[in-house]
Amino acid sequence: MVRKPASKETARKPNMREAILAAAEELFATNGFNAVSVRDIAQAAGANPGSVTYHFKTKDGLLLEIYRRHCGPMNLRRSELLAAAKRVRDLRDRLEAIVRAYVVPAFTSGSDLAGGGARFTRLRAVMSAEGNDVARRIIAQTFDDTSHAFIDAIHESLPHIPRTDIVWRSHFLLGALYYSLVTPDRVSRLSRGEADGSDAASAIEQLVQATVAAFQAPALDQAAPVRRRPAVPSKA
Amino acid sequence: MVRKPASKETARKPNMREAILAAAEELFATNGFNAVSVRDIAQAAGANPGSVTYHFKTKDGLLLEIYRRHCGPMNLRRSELLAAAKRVRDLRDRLEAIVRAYVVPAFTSGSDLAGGGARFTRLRAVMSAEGNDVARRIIAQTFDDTSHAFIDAIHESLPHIPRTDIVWRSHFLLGALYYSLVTPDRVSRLSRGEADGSDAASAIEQLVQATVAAFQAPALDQAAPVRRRPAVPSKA
DNA sequence: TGATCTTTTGTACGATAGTACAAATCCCAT
DNA sequence: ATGGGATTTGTACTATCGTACAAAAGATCA
Repeated sequence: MVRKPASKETARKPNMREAILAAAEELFATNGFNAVSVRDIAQAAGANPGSVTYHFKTKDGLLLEIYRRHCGPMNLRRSELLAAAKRVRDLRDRLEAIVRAYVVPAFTSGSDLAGGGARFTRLRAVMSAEGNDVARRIIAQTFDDTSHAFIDAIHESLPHIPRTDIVWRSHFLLGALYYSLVTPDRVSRLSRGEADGSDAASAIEQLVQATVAAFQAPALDQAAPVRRRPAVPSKA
Repeated sequence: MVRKPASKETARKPNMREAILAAAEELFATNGFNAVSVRDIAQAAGANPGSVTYHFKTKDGLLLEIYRRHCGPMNLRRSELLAAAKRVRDLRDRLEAIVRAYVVPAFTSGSDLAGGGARFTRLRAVMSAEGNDVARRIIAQTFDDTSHAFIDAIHESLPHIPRTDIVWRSHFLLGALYYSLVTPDRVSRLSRGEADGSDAASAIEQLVQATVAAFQAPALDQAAPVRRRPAVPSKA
């Protein structure tokens, strides 16, 4: 029952289980679920393929455990930040704080795990794109509560915007967030090297700034009738 | 050389090749590249597995052909709409027209192919998330030009915003666009049925409205120094 | 030290993957 | 109608997949 000294962090494989989890997380997040084989994961972790089966039974079980590892801490941190944000007096500042509370834990570590939450968030993005069943189940039962809490909080600081619009815009926020983690190189490329898409701090600030403005946009109902539809040629 | 009468559209399989392309597009877009087997595609198209090899040589070749089919028409349509948008006098209207020119072809058909461009855009989103190599190559050489054209156009109608910020925000736009096509059900769910995430018209209007506001947000450089950083508890 | 439990290794099995290829079939111009 | 290219079918091959399982190795405590 006594833990070994854990030496430093230099210990190569203090825990094979953790090594496998980390390797799987990285590989899944960059290549998707189906493109990565159990053997790939084992090799990246310096483990034996059979060892993966021993610790996680199935490949799905491995993915499930990755989610279990992160969901709790990340949502906890989000709750803390959200609670703090709701106490901000100024309405504009509060909105920004809420958005930040949503975004920051997704980029930085939502837990004590090395590599930070960015990798896990990217993994979620990829699983979502692939329509992964395990992920879908977990998301619906774990993240929807959090999402509702944020949507409600945002709605409170923007009472004149219909909830429907808030939902759409928060959906866009998550999409933008995901995509920033999936292909950060595209930002670097399109900015011709002037911006670094992999810089979390920049991504966060840009995302928060843009999103706050998006939330503050006038509601669709009241905006539409006033403005004329901009010219769009009929399609062939 | 004479085309057959094509009867109506009721002709079951006027062209096996097209049927395979359509089936592959649908399956790839919903399940990702690796999760779908050539046999799955053949079955969905009512074809023989060998027929896929005959028409497209390899699975990669099939994906490549899907891209070839859509990229041209979609980018052409975007160019047309962008050109029209640039002629809009009012600056705010012009920005909206530009954004619309970017968004609309991604949702509606960018070509004469059935099912519309939404399916292809969703496919691009999924391939991007999976880090698919074939897709990566095509995107870099086909879509970057278009993206630059849009970024430049937007920059012209928002000269006071640094190009870097425009790049980030257009990146967010694409992420939001992708995500809306990947998991439209999430919108329906979070809005408790009040919104229909799969309704292209709603998605477009919401996305355009939100994005225009995001582009119009003050630049980061000038915004940051004025505002205090909202309270964010130090992390554990 | 020796017994017992945990973890790792090595290997094997059935299923399915992508692709190749020959035979069968279809289609149209002659 | 018929010859010949285009297409479709059926099948087979090899590689790799996820997973199971027995044996080896390591750890723990009386």
